[in-house]
This record gives sequence, structure tokens and C-alpha cells, in this order.
Amino acid sequence: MIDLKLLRDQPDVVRASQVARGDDPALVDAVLDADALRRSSLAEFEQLRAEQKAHGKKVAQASSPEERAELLRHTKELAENVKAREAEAGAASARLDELLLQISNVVLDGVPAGGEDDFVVVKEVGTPRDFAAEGFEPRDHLELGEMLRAIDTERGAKVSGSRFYYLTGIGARLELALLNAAVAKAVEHGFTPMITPTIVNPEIMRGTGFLGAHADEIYYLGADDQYLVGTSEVALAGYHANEVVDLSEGPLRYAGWSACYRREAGSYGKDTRGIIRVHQFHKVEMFSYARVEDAAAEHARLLAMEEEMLALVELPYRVIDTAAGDLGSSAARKFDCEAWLPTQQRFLELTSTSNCTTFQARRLGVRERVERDGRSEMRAVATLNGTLATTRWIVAILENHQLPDGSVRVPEGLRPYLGGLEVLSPAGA
RNA sequence: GGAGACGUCGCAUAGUCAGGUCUAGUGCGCCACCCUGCUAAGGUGGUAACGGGGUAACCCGUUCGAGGGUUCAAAUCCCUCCGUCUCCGCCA
Repeated sequence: MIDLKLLRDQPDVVRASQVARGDDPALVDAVLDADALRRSSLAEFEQLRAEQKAHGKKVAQASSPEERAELLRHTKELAENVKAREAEAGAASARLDELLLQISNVVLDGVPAGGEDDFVVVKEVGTPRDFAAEGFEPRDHLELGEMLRAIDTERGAKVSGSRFYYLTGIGARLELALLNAAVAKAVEHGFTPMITPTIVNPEIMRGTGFLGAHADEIYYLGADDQYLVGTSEVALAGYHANEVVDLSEGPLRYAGWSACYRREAGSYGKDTRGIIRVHQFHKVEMFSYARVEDAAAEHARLLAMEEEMLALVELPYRVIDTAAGDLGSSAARKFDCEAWLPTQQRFLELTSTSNCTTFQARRLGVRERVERDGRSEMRAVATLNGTLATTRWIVAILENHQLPDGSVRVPEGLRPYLGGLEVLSPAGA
């Protein structure tokens, strides 16, 4: 939820953001109208309510039954009136909320306008291998995974349907190594590791902004009216919901380890081979609660940590500044790190870090107390998230570090997490 | 799953049976000031959030786990839900 005061005071800023995202700027004016209506009907209700309370007090103090009866005659009518006005004010407020919830976070200055293809490349790091020069055709991650007996998509499909898989043997160990390396990285940077719930209540899912335009991406458990999370960001954002947090010692930093579930509705035929786009995977996710003034610096910090992880597994990648239209509804700015995928000759998103400013915190009621002009004041905090590692990284690691015989060199940074193993070798080799 | 108890202002509690000076009392903690020669004690005042109005002092409204209902009036009565605890049953 965006700040209503900002929308009132600087509607043009919000309109510009809507335009940059390709959303409807007229929504801003609809909110302004609804807000005016809410305020006038609320004032009416409150005035009547005050009158009613004053009358009620007189009834209680009535000295005789006659006086009491006399007073009661007036209050009955008043009560009906109050009830009606209250309903009006409530409806106006609900209408305002409904409109306000449709407005995505206001994008930050510098975010490129436009859609999915209008990103700006911030930098490219590392050089993709020249397999032609090395004299062999690279195998794709699934072929490698099957040779290594690391990935089994056939049985995944048999048991759970398409886009499911088993990681077996060295595949399972590789994922654990990766995630453990990510947790170690998080701890090294002062993040508190967390193992989080993956089923959450509706208000938490709604608060993180995932029930908007892309609600059909989310698994819903109808029998319990709960949701399976697509990332531990949800559980970590909800962790401090309706709390007043203390950020005087710096941001609160968490690293969530969880399974992630995504329906991948509308992606039929896209990335169908292997484990690039799957319904269930694991992820270590960073999540920070920061003061608004510190949010941009914290965002840079999360991005730097993601790059450290990519360096650890020795992958060539680029960093992109996502365009406004491709931001989630909660994000005000987003950077993705994309690793080079040799067999597809394209970049594949491995990490994504978003600065959600106060958008999520406002919905979830995460606030802090700050001193301003000598008096204390409550205000929403900023939330940020970023990926440290996911199952998908296995794709890029296998492909980029493969050798001619189908074995795969283990990047040095991962070896400590694999008992010193230097090469993954095909079964029977 | 069954039976019961409970959920009040940061924490602890009073208030709920018998609806109306509850504008939610008290203690602790915290803040300010006062007093006091001394690591103490005492005194006075303040001490929530959200929304609306106002330059401001301040005023008004909402909130007693959540949501409904009864009533002129609900912390208090009724219903539903959520959570915590105790006991029982079942299960890894």
C-alpha cells in the first residue's frame, strides 16, 4: 500500500509512477475522490456519534424515571441515524482501500520506464567460456544431470506431474552445498538464519503484495484458507507484522531457508526441459527491515552479496536494473543477476533483489519509533529482499563448469561443502 | 478430535457474575521535574496506536484477541472465529 499522504500531497509523483509502469494514472484521481468522500462522511458520522455519546451520558445520570423516559425518546432516532452514517463512512473507507490497493509501489528515481525488455544492463562480470575453441559441444543441464544421476525429471513427473523432479545423489548434495554456502555467506554478513513456515495466512500473503495481478501464481489451500509461499520473503515480511521494531542499531537482517512453491500458470511451453522453471524448489533469501533513509544503501548491500555468491560459484553474469513495468507490485526498484547459459546462448535469472520501500511494511503494520522535531513519531519501515541461492543455480553451475566427458568441475568455493570434492563424475565413469 | 480455563493501555493485573461518572483503575518499567550531600529513598506530573479537524494549545472519533449481534448505551450480555494453557483421546 502506498502512502495516502504522498498521493494527496504529490499526486503527480504517483501518476508518473503509474505511467512508467504502464498502469492507469487515472486511478490516482479516483483515489483522491474516494478519499474526499471518506473524509466528509467520516466527519458526519463522528459528529453524530459524539452527540449520541453525550446523550447516553445524560440517560445514565437521569434523576427520575420520567426524565429518563423523556431522554430515551430522542436517542432512539439518533441511534438509527448513527448506524446509517457509520455504514456510509465504512463503505467509503472500504472503497478507498480497494482503490488504494490497486496502486503499485511508487518507483524510485532512475528506474527505467517500460516493460520486460526495457531493462538497463548495469554491468557484465566474467567471460562466457568458448566451447567451440575448447573443441566440444556443451551439454545442457538436464543431460548432464542425468549422466551424473543428479536430476530425475521423469520420476518427478510420474509422482507429481510436470515441472517436478528429484534431486538424487550428488544432485541432492550439490543443492545442500549451495544452500549451506548461502547460509554461511548470510551469517558472515550478520544476517540471522531462519527456517520459516511455508504455509501462511491470507493477510500475510496479501500484505506482501503477492495477491494482486499475479495471484494465480500462488498455491491456495482451500480447505484451510491458507497459501503456500513462493519465497520465504513472505514469512520473513510477516515475521514482524504489526510490531514496532527498533532499527536504531541498524537494519534487522534475516536469511530464510525454505521450500518455495509456484504454480507457473501461464508459462505453458516455457522452460519445460529440466529444472529451470519448476513448481517446487529451495531458496535462501535475504530479508532486511531498514529505515527509509538507509534503504538504498541496504539494497546495494544485498546486491553486492548476491554478486559475492555468484563469484563463489564462478559464474559469468550480468546485473540488470529492471524496468518499471516488470517490477512486482511491491517493488520500487529491482536488480536481477543473470548467469550465462551456454546451451541456450542467453542469460538466466539467478537472483533478484527488490527495494520495497515502505509498501509492504505499511500493509503489514511494521513500524518504528523515531524522534522528529523533539517528539516521537511512528512510521513505516522499508523492507528489502534478495536471493542468495536457489535450486536453479544448479542449472548454471552444471552447464558452465562441464568438461568434455560430461563430468563437472566443482567451483572451489563449493568444495568445502562437498567434502572437498573437485569433480562430479558421470555414473560408471 | 473431546472437556475446561483464559485473552484488558510496554509488562503484570483490577474491572466482566448484577451493561451506564470505565474519560479503562492500580503496580512495575520508562520520561520530565522537584526534593535530597553522597551506588539509596521520596514527591509531583506524564506515559498507547490509528483516523478526522485545527497555525497551535487542543478537540472529536475508533480500538479491551478478531468479526458479527442485542441495546438509547457493551471491556461487561449473546453468536462465530482465532490464539494460549490444562486434562483426555489419537498419531509420527
